[in-house]
Amino acid sequence: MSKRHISLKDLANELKVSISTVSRALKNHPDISPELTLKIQKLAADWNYTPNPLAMGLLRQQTKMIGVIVPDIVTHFYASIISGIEEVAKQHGYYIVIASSNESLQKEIESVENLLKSRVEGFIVCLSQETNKYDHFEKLNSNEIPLVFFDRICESLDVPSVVVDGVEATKKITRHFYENGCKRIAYISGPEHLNISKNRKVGYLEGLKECGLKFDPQFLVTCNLSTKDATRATRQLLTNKILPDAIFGLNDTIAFAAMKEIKNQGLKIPDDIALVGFTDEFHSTVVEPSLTSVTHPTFKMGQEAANLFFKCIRNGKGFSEKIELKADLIIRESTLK
Amino acid sequence: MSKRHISLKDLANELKVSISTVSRALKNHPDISPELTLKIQKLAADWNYTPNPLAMGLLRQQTKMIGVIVPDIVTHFYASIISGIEEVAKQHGYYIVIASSNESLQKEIESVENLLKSRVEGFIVCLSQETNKYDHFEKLNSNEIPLVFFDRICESLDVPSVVVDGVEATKKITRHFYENGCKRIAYISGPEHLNISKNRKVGYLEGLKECGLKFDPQFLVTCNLSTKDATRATRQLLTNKILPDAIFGLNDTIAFAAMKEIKNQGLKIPDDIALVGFTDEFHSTVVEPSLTSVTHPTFKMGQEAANLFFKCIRNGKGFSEKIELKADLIIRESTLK
DNA sequence: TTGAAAGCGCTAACAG
DNA sequence: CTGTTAGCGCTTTCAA
Repeated sequence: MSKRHISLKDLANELKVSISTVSRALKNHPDISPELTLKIQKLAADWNYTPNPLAMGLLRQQTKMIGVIVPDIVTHFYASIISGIEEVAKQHGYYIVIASSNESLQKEIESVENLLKSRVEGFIVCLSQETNKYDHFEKLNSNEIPLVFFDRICESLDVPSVVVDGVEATKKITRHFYENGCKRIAYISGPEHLNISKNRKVGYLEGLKECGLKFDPQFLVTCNLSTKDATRATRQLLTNKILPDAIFGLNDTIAFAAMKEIKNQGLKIPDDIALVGFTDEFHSTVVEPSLTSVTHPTFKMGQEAANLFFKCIRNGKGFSEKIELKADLIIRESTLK
Repeated sequence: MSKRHISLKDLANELKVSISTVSRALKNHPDISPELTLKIQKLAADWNYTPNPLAMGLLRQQTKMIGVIVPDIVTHFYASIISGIEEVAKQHGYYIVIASSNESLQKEIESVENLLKSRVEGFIVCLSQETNKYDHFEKLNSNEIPLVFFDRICESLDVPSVVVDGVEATKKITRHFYENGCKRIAYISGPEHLNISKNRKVGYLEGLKECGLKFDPQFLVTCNLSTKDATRATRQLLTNKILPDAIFGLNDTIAFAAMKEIKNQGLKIPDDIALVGFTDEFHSTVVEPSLTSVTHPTFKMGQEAANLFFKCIRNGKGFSEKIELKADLIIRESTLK
């Protein structure tokens, strides 16, 4: 197929020196005479020599590949995180191999297996929504294979992670609603075992308390993270005897599904119901009304996750730094009554 | 770091046979006695042996990596295509390494260089909007390195490609506008050297002719593919002495920027101006009014591109199949006067 | 039926 | 200052 790449041997043959001499010259080893070094480096440059990463990898037993497992790849949220990871990885001369769990535990487990076969050096992972057992990650951990979680993390495992401060952010949301005159604040949450669901619920409850509002169970509904189920959950809220006057959704999918459903029912945002999402910048501004939301620092999250990964490689066993990023509440039309 | 993987040598030592025997047994070579074969395979399974891809790669000189270069990675359009590529690649035991050109020719060239250094076996590429010279791709081609283009292709290079039938799709749009009573149909195009700009312009002009409308140059504006410039282009259309009563935008970015700007100017969609985009499913439905659009078969496009890639590897030099996918016009609120 | 040896591209310890 | 050699994990002649 492609024309063979130049090897050290090619250079050595051409210059009638040994391979090791060439190897040394190319890394400016002091043992080699300046003239020879120069001559070799010139030829290497002319012939466009680049070291064969396969050979290096075999020698050092490292593939320079990081396995990245995300619930899906086509959402802006993950795409943006991935691009943050990618940027840092590239700086370190690493590649990322992306696998999508499709929100399925089974596929997540398979992805770990497959990536392991490919000899990735470690993993950066956001759990699937189904993931409620962690054997596949515990195995990595006990084999000292670097593992970093982001966003949806496994709390029972002491590994590095990057998350957003969901408690604080959700408190802010609740207060913001309250300050805009909302009294019946509803929350559409996700699967209960996920840290993001739990944290945001805590913030929701604390926020209510701070505002002197009583928690009403009928204003807390949960759904899995599909558009369909989010629509169902919204509908459920809207069939309450007492309608909520504010809703916030756990993530993009939920927020936009809720928006559509509220409109479908002929209700006005924000006049009838104010709406807040946990989303990214882009989507929040393109919808109408534009969506007040906690915008995730997605790109940064990806960068930090990758940074943790490399720290993990350097520091080895037991490293488990946790990073919590602040998320800003950006106020747009959907809450301005 | 991670616990060493099992090698053939480990198995051989354990069973007191030679490495080559183990190697043969694992691939059911008839030379090895059935009993030995079974014994070896059992141990391999027990010890969870998996061949080292680095070693195989070095031996066969293949990395099983495909370089994928896209203008950006966070757009749903590309993310979806990438996931189509990924699916097919995985079936063939290949990985994809994604590089983003960020719409910059310079970065595109660098990406080719870097991926080449990583010894990717070939490329699947969507040109950056700046790309108007093709040396970096011609070099690949003349070195017989597999190369496939999708969406934005290089027409002067005879390599396989997947595109959407832009002429046909744009004709449909124009006719659809006309049938809905629009007479002053405007088109916001992209950089003139891109095939997608050119094709869609052809369809636009032909469509006008078929409808018996005269082409008015003031209704054709171009922009680079940034939101900012798309906004400027829209504004330009809206300051014409004669306002258009229909606009279509080359792609997502343009369509949504146009939508925002039209609304900003206090004009109603579709009553004052009907709007159509070339976009994907998701975005078109989330905005208000929902956007009539030509929806790209993105996932399919990715799959086809990857299929072409593997055909290219099999067939070698000279293979240059071109695939043209049909895109459907999906009618939504933004054109229903 | 099995083993020994060479080689893929590279580095590094050891000799000269 | 430079060359020789062994070895990373694997396949594949060639020998036995």
